[in-house]
Amino acid sequence: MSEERLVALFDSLRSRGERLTTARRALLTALAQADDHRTADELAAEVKDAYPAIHRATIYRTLETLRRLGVVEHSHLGHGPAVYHLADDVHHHLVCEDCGAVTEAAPSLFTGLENALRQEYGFEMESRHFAVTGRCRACAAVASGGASAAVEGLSGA
Amino acid sequence: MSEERLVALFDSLRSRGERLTTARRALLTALAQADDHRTADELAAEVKDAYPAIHRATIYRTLETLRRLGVVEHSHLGHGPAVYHLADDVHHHLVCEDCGAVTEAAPSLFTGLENALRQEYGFEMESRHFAVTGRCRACAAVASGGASAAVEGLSGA
DNA sequence: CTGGTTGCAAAACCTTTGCAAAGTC
DNA sequence: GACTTTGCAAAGGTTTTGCAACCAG
Repeated sequence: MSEERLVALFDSLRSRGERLTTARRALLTALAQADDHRTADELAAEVKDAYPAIHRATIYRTLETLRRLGVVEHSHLGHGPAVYHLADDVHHHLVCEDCGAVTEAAPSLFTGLENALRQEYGFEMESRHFAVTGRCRACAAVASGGASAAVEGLSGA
Repeated sequence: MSEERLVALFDSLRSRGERLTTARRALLTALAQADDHRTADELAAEVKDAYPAIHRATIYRTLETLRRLGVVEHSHLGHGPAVYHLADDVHHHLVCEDCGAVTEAAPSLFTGLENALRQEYGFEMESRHFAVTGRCRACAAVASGGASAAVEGLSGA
């Protein structure tokens, strides 16, 4: 599966006259093998197994190039480093601010908001770039049950 | 601007047995005067006028303390530094990734998504921390118009 | 007085950049 | 061979931390 996906990616770049360098091949391979997202640091470590010479700076520069080419995207899950994934892997992230758990959310849930923002403000929402923060089911239960009155906070002070 | 708002904030902290240090007073004053968000750096600069001794490290530590006390919040409006505001200052922002323009959005537009995430995942979305990135009307028009037609060619995979 | 806070400096952290060497087509 | 990309090192920007002096209550 990932083999064909990779070949398709390589062909796509080649057909656009883009160079297929070692770093690009290695990064795309690592990203295709990863089922979820990877930080630049994690990618550097994984790539280093096969190609020890590839430098962190190259990781960043190559990821940026691949982003410009529309092949790779990155998102911010909160504090900490950005995470990268192939652009065809479309999903949203729900990040719990209490326990850090990351849930993947279906894009369809966001279309209503996207349409509303487009209609109201002409704003084209790039909703996947930043994660949606909040509290996961478990932490929300703890918060509403115990000391901090999270529910009150929603109505403001 | 609102003297009363500040006094109420100070009283709130005092009544909880929290110390009212110079740094906290200065930061709360600066945040109350600011109509919108401030980065830690901007706050450091503004506070420095009245209290030149206050150090950047203190800015960060104090903001974190005030956050834990429920008085201050921060969010990430894009790449770059976080922005801080008083916790009772509730607003949604649409941030254009191309020109950096910030548009305020009606909170009611988000309730649909909030309900959907709660129902689907039990996830309590912190909509106040939800900086929506994308493209404003003007930049969206330019992008679809022609200049960056290359971006459209990302029919990846 | 006493414990929480601050100032300072230094580091941690993630990411970017200048330049020469290397690689790709 | 021409041009892009990489490796290296060093810096960039933001935020955190150890420790001693300091201050509010």
